[in-house]
Amino acid sequence: MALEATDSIQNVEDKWYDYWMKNNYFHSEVDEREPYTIVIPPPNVTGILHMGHMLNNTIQDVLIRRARLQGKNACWVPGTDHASIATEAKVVAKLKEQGIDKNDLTREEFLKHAWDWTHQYGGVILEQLKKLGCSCDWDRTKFTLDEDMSESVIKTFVDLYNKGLIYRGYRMVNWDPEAKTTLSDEEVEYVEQNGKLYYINYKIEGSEETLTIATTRPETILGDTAICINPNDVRFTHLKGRKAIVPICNRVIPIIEDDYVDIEFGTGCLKVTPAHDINDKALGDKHNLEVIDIFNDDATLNSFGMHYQGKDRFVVREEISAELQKLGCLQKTENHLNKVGTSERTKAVIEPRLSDQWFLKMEDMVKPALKAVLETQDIKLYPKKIENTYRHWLENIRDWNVSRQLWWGQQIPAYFYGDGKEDFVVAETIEEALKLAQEKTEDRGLKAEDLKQDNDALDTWFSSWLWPISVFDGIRNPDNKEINYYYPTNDLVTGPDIIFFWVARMIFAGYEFRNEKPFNNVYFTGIVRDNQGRKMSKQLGNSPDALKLIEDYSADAVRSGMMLLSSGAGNDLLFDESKLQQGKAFKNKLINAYKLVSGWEVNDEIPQSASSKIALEWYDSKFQAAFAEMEDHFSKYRLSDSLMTIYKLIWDDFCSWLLEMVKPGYQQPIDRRTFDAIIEAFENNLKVLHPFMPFITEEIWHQIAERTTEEALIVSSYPSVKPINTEILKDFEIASEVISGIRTIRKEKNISFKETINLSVINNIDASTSFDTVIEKMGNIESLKYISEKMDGALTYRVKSNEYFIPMSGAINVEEEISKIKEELKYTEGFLKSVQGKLKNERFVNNAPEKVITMERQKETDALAKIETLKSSLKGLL
RNA sequence: GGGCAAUUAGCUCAGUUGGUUCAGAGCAUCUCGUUUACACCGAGAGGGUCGGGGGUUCGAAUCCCUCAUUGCCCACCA
Repeated sequence: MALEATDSIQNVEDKWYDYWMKNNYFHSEVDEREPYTIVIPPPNVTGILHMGHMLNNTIQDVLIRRARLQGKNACWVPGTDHASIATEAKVVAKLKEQGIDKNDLTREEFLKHAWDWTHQYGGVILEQLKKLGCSCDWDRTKFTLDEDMSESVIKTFVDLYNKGLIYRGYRMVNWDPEAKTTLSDEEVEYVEQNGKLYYINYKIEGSEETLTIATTRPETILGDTAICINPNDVRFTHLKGRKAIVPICNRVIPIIEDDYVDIEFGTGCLKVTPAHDINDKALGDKHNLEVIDIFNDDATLNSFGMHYQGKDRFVVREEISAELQKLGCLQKTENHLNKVGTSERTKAVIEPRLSDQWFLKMEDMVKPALKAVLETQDIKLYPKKIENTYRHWLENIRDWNVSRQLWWGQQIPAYFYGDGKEDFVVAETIEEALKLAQEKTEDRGLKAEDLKQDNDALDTWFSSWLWPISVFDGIRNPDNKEINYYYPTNDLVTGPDIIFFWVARMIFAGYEFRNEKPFNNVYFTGIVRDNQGRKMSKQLGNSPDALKLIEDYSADAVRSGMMLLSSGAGNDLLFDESKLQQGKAFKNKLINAYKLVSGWEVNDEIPQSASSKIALEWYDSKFQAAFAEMEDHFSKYRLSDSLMTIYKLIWDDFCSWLLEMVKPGYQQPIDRRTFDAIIEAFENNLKVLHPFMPFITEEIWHQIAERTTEEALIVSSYPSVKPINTEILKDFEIASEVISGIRTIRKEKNISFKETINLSVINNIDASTSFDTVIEKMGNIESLKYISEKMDGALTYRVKSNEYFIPMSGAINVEEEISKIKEELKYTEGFLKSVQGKLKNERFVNNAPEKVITMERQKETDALAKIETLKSSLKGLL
């Protein structure tokens, strides 16, 4: 039963996915084979498949399927991430729609809603990956909030705390007033915004003099606790030791001196608000200033905001500026472009805020991570240039704020038993915590009810940094056979946007908890953009529906189209649907090639023709050469080049040349030997193409022959490597040029292919005759003759300095022939001149390597021979 | 403000240590062709002073300097 190009894509693809699943090919168990492991970058549990996922996961599947064909024990661990802040925000929004306020719920009630949501939408994205053909080991599917995963997270927290690496600190953190949580530095995005610079006059106590201070945030003056000047600034010398009065609240604040202040910038003096600016905090600490926090946790003003209490900071900014104006304290405002920190998730403007948070010390953790990437190259990053970014971040890293004021995540295992700063213990369970607390307080009467667990949850990345270890239970059972076998994993495929969030931290965790790297190679994909180079976004509406594309073009076409589109690692991909069309056309080409071959009638009696024999020998070497090239591309993670090599091999060499060369005449049978060899070649093509286009290759594989489940393509093996006969490749080069020459003449002279012609050749270069039968067949040559004298009344062309003649009765336009030859002659003479110029140059001959000079001499000889040929042809015509 | 990278055909990109992979590929364009797998096709063709300028060298897309443009990352200048 032949496969039609019009067969339902979905049917065929679903059929084979089911077949693979049913036969458990994706599943991996520890065995003697070499492991090849990839852990998926876990997508957000409530996410849906987008173009970035398609690219990313196609790459991973290509790598995994290739490893499987190479005979390795391929294991691709799938899973999802609880994505604390994003998911919690979604749940809060949904509850709000239902008229429920998160603040009215208990932690348990809220978590129930969150779990309901997760169960409803969770894993949809994994189902979508199946449509794409991803051969993940679904039995190993993990979720970062699975019980065992959470246990691992808690265990590492306690471990790090006990090692003194985790501490609790009252620090300036990034506060997201919308999500009402802190964020790590990496979660803050600086966005350019047009704002204003407000020049505000502060009165000097006991005088009529004023000081002008510039600020972008006038509302914070209510939290001012000092004015700072540079001690070397002569303009302000007279103010040393004086005090200033904050407008509106009339607070009297000291004028302090610090050379932190840039004399050149702004007005040369600075207001100090230790509660709301990281630098001011440092100044405040240094000069022992009061700290006045004027905000509530939703960034409305608190009681320090006086009559602005309860109003939002941006509303206050407008109103306070008006009030200052009225009071005559606002000297002027200027437009000012600055970068404002915003929350990566909620887009809310970040408020620097002082609070108690948990931090992880980074200083020692970065050391092995730097060494592994930059010194020993134990871990390789692709593209290499990203190492600069990696180095810079690691060398300037600050401690990691791991606590979040969220409920959706692992609750911090710290238990408080009193109000003092140190009145807490850290333990995996409340029982242990109780014991520790009793020891610490020497109070045996302390009860479990007296302990109150920290309300905060851990940063999502504090669980995903363990991913390559925890999916194999390597934290709880550090010596289990799975972790020992699968870890370190081989390749990680991810986006450059999470190099700090995730990739670097996994490296920290690897060395910290297993004393070993988590992976050997990291392949950074680019960003998928539209064909104008814009990011995909909802607003622009330029983000195609990934599943719709699979429906329209087939997964094979989408996969191969995307892979053809992408260039090397790290480069952005400009998505264009026409590329999917190309993928679809390629798939169709393959189907049609099989249709041709499967339609041949095989005859065991007839002998193999000479042309088929040599054609097959040639393809053997051609295939091997392409295979080697493809493998070389893979070794450099140049997947698109690898696919392009296969594309050209199949389309040009296999279909356009080989199949045409061995194709039997109309309604003629084909000999057994040739047919079998063609099938074998076809099978090898399918093998190397399988990682890119798994469905259609498996389909054809099974159409070629009945196969047992052990013989499925997905679990077959890569073609064996055979030596390449470079001689035959060269001979074919010439033969194909000879054939091209015939085609050109046929076209120029309007000679139909059906019409046979005669070809005579003066074999000046002593070219191999092994492809003569092929030339005859492909050129529809009646007879191919070797001659030594020029032929009159014939069309001619040359390949190198061989001369070819096609006799034409009366159809020769001598003028045309002459001008053609003259042109060729002119070019060749010019070429010769430049070569001889080089050879005459003594400095070239003395300095250039022997090899280069020999080549130049060869060029000279060839050119001279060709000129000779051309001149004598010309003489014959004149 | 600092750092990194890029600039090669209409588009997307290859081009490893300077010289036979040196000016290439795919797509797009143009011409011709319904030959018994495929018009989602076949056969052919055109198209680039390798961003500008300077330098090193016998020789530069490749090395150096400089300018221009673009992109990315980082940074607390009020």
